[in-house]
Amino acid sequence: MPVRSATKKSNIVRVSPEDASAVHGAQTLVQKAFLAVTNHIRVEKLKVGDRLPSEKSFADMLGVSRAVMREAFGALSALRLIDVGNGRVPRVRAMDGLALATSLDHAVNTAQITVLQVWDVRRTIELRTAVLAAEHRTDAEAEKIMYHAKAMRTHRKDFAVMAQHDFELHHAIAQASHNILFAQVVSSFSDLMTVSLPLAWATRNTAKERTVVLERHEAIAEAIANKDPEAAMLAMDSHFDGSVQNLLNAGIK
Amino acid sequence: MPVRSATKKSNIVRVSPEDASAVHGAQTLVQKAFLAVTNHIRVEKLKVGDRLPSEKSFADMLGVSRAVMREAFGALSALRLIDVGNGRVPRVRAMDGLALATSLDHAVNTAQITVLQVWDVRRTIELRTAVLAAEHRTDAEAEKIMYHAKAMRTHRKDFAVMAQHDFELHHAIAQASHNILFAQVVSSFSDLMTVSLPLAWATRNTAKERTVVLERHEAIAEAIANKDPEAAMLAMDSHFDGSVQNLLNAGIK
DNA sequence: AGCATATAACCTGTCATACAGGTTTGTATA
DNA sequence: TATACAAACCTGTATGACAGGTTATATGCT
Repeated sequence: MPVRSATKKSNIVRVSPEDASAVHGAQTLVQKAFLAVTNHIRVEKLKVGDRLPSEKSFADMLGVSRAVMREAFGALSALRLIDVGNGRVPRVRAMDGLALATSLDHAVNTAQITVLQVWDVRRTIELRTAVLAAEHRTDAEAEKIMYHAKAMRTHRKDFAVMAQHDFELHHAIAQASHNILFAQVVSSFSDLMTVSLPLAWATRNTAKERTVVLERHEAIAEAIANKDPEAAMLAMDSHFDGSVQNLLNAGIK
Repeated sequence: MPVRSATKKSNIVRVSPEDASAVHGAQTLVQKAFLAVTNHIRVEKLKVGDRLPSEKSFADMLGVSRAVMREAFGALSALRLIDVGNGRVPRVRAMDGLALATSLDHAVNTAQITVLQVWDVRRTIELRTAVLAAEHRTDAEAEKIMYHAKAMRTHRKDFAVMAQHDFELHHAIAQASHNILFAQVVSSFSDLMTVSLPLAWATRNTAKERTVVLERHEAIAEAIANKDPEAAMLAMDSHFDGSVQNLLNAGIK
């Protein structure tokens, strides 16, 4: 659905794999409708929560059937650009990590990328979010991060609860970066974490090994509380060293 | 469309903004159909290019109308998970950066994030791809990178051509990282580059300023050719320092 | 047997119509 | 002013029909 719009197809060629619609010919009406909506959002300078015209209104304006418009809205919704629901007016949606999460999940399932490759990207991102959090966190954010780190230790006998705090710790750090793009990217890893975390945890056979994991999380929180970007980065890096090792031990590629 | 599937809704709660369908109730048939397709891909262990059942087949199997299935396929296509087209059988698609690019474009247009924030994420990613390229590049890849860097200088009087090589240089570096997720993420920045590159370039008023830009690109290529990860990272960092400054000079936030 | 062509089967894209059911807005009343 | 109800609006689903492109199979020729 997302296609290269005519207005953007300057002599600068996009450096991604060839676009299927370019290879196979004209844009479908659905694709055109999709662009009409995104153009509307841009031209009207709409913000999150602002109303959009309904399916029917757009269909009338564009001279297409309602079915075409529905499909365009469906695609926009799939990409989380708009929010639609039975009986409700369509609105501009806040970005969330779900589109990227879905892509990642699919890419891993179809053997395009490995979990370890995702983890390399994840490490790259999260080292940076740790640094930014140490530089930009509010006191409340630092406390929240520390709370989740300690809660992991408190609940280490209950994997599900501990894992929840693990998630929330990473998320809180990304939020404390004060760049929501980082936060959404980090959020997009959570599906894969849901699958790999239990496997990795199962490879930590001794209380000592498990304690090291907890200590690493606490060290990250400590560095952020201390506003020490360097320490935060090193602590997060150590955490990922361990995490990747556990994945390898679990046979995850 | 992408929704939390029932099988994944363990007691581990996803740490992203609340899912609209969870707030508003049951999944639509389209959402269910979407998941049926993604499940099919996973269970059958399909790979890129493998055939999928047609709209009609899925509709029959799932007991839904073809219209529902069309919408589900449309959503899957929007996210680049499958490839569909008039007369052709549906197939599993290779990930490309287009879904993420669309998200980024939308987020910037709706003032959710700023171009500078995207550039911070971009810098984070591209410092890492420079390092990986220095470590993992093939000779052919190193030559390609150098070719594009030199071509930028050769064509500095023709902005469009120079910018094309600029794009391709960044893309080639990401490809040389040998982690396609990095490559796709880098690819997803190209739309925003299309818009911001001319603006930034226009702020470089003297031949000297423009030469510095070219030298920075060449320095990156040199470091990668020399298999020097540290130099590659520093060179890319300098490049971004200049790039961000140019954006600021251009009044881009 | 190999190649070219025609045909059949298959597939997506679009439109129109109808109905179900939920949400939001406007109006009337206490 | 607050509440209740009705009207208007909106999405979700189904069905049937037609247009037109792609792919697989059958047939004919060398």
